[in-house]
Amino acid sequence: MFSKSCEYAIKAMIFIAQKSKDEARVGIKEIAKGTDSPEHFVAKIMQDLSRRKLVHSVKGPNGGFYMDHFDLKTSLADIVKAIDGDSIYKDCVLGLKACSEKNPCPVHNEFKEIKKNLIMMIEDNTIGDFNEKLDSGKFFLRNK
Amino acid sequence: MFSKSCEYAIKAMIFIAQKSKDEARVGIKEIAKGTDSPEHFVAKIMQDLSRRKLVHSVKGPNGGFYMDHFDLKTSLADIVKAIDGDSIYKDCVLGLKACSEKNPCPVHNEFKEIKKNLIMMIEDNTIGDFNEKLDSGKFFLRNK
DNA sequence: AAATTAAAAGAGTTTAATATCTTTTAATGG
DNA sequence: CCATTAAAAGATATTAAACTCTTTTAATTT
Ligand code: FES
Ligand code: FES
Repeated sequence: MFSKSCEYAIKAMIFIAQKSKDEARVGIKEIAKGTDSPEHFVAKIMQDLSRRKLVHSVKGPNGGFYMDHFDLKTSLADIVKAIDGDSIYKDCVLGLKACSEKNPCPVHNEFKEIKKNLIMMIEDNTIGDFNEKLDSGKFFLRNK
Repeated sequence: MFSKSCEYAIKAMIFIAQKSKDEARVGIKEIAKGTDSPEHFVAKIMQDLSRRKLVHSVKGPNGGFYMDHFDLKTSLADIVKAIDGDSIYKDCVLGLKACSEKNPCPVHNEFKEIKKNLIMMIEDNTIGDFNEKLDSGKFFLRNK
């Protein structure tokens, strides 16, 4: 569904949002541990998200990543597009050069609704929406 | 969504089904051309599908791949499971070790419905179902 | 039986995703 | 301004997916 990079990105963003409630900065080690992700790899991904302004960072002592009130409005779709591009928007499920109504593959109509629901879902859910969920203690960013 | 192998597999199966209507055998070259897939690669995939009895083959002159009436009942899910395994059934969207109600990731509930619809769709649609669609001339296994 | 055909099998290559390690830059605190 | 901290950047390594090529096996046709 999503690439590993994208999975790490979403988990990291949700993790940072959670910790950013009280203006705290989150270090890359903490993110990696909190989301059970490879530290150096998720660091690379955070650099990318940071360059794209989906998250902010400060270097040096007491530095790390954080989100402001505006950043919490980032949707899952924003993250997916930043990391995986728009392939889930435009690619044909069977790999035709393009997905279109003009030249549809045999499963085009069957997948149309599913893709629409998927896209609606990731556009509607923002990073901030997950804060309460995690607070409730009924949802997790890692297991073990 | 699916691996490239799986895309080729589905297209190849639909293609063979179409040609099997009149007991014909379809060679690997024809499959590759008809589905715009790399010949040797799709050959490997067909070997796999053949070993798993989702399709039949005969060697030698006038040989090739074919499907009998029973094979047309193969669902898209059968092909997906044969090639990509059951990852779309059991994997967590965010890569947790397992997807479960006990230890759900933050997006578990949002994705549950989408995954359910996806699975229902691929279980309900059989290879035979696509014969008429292709006959209608309104659906394609390749473009250009 | 020999020649031919086409899939099966095996082995190898290329490419992209994933992951790790090292060096540099920027911020802070003493 | 020096030492420390932590992210940014760069470079390298590993793995798996995607793709290709060659040889073998099993049919058919003559
Ligand atoms: S053409 Fe294949 S999904 Fe639209
Ligand atoms: S736990 Fe993540 S999708 Fe179910």
